[in-house]
Amino acid sequence: MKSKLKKTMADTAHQTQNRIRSWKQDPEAVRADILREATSEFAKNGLAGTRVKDIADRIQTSRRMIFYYFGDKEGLYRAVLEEAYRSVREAEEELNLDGLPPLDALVKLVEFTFDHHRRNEDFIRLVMNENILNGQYMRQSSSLHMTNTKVIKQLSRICAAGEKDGVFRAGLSPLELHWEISALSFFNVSNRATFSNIFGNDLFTEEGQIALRDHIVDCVISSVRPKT
Amino acid sequence: MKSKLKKTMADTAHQTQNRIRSWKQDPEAVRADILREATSEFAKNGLAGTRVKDIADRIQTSRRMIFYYFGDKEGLYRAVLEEAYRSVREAEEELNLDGLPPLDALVKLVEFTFDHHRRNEDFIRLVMNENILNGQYMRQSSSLHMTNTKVIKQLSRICAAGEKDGVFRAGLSPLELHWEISALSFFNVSNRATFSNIFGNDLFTEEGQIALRDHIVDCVISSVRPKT
DNA sequence: GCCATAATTAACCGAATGGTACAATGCAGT
DNA sequence: ACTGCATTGTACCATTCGGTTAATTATGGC
Repeated sequence: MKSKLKKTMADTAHQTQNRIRSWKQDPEAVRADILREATSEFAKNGLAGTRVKDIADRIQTSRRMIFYYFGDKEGLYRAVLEEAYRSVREAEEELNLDGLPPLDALVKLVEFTFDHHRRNEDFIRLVMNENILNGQYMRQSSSLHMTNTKVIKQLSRICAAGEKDGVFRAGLSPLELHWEISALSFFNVSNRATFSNIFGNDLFTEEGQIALRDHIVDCVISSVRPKT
Repeated sequence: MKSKLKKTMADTAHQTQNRIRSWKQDPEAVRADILREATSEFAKNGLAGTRVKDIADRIQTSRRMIFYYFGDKEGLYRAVLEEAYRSVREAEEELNLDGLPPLDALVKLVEFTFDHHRRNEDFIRLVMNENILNGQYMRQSSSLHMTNTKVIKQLSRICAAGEKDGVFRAGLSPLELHWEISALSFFNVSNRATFSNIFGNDLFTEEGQIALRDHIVDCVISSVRPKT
């Protein structure tokens, strides 16, 4: 889309956009650049810790443009948050568990969540920051109100099927189960710094992470199996 | 200690100290006041989000005193962090699992950790913030280098005993087990805001929390039992 | 009482920061 | 080429914030 811009070849840098020399109008690219770099900065430093200047400096634009497109720093933060959640939700849509037996589906879901969190540290850090702010900004954002019930629905189906097959215990709470999976996957990224400072880095090497992933799969599976 | 100060009765406010009227020297109380309020502020707003002025305003002292006692903002933050960890470690010392059979010991440990995290939200938030800062300040602090291996040792004993009794599976990793317990207990506090925004508040009511606690005890126990 | 020192106050400072006013420039339609 | 609007550049501003200087007051030892 926006193919009307004739791409000048001197696409100097890593930037996605192609506004060069004196200057060329390319608002969408500017907006996208700002959003991308703002995501990175807010993830790194939090809302209060981020300098608007730093965001502008990293791309070929001025502070002025940031305020032009996003109003103020908080507006930018909200936009970053919305985009981050949107992008994650999009990734989650990709996961297809249809047709899998309950146990396999659950294993796949846990592994997916664990890996996905690991690969998206920026998102985790944004969420950490938003929690420090008591979730006040995501609460303001209407696009985040449509509660992400898809995972819950998936888990409900899995639980029901598993219970019917007798491989899961009865009376499981899909919400609690999701909470449990989230907690283990999230903490792995969010608390790596302090945990490894105190207890060493063993769990965070590549092998450590594989073992940990197996461990939490094991843990979740054990918790849904019928009591012996 | 420091009983030399004659306590004047007009102890006006909530403050622990008793420096009144014009002014009376009571450095230890001032230091303690600063530390207490700084803990609260840093926990609420993070390092970058906290204003030194706000800390000073909440107690009967000036910004100048904060710099006098703690050098700079980061020095204060470090002091807060050290004290917070010290205090938590102290609380952990209270937990006595001696003489309990392995399963009971583990249940008690999990319940203790869950409750303890719940009761110390400020500490959790400090740790969250420190993780956003990649643990750089705790790494600077020598008092946090003495790795808190006590929990690991306890868990090792419990695991060994449980395995010997045949109530635990063989080859458990105490470190992974601790990680698991921490993750579930920590996430419960750290991510309450975002989680309840998206999935509702059910898990965070008093009943919800009790159920959740039972759930994670269950989860941990299931994960250590011999495979069926 | 005197004196060195520790604790506290008051005033001040430079730099950084979020944000804005306004002019200049590109662009699309006619 | 003209016009109207969107976009970008430049310069500026008020305030906030971390931190400091220097004077002032208490305290404890003699």
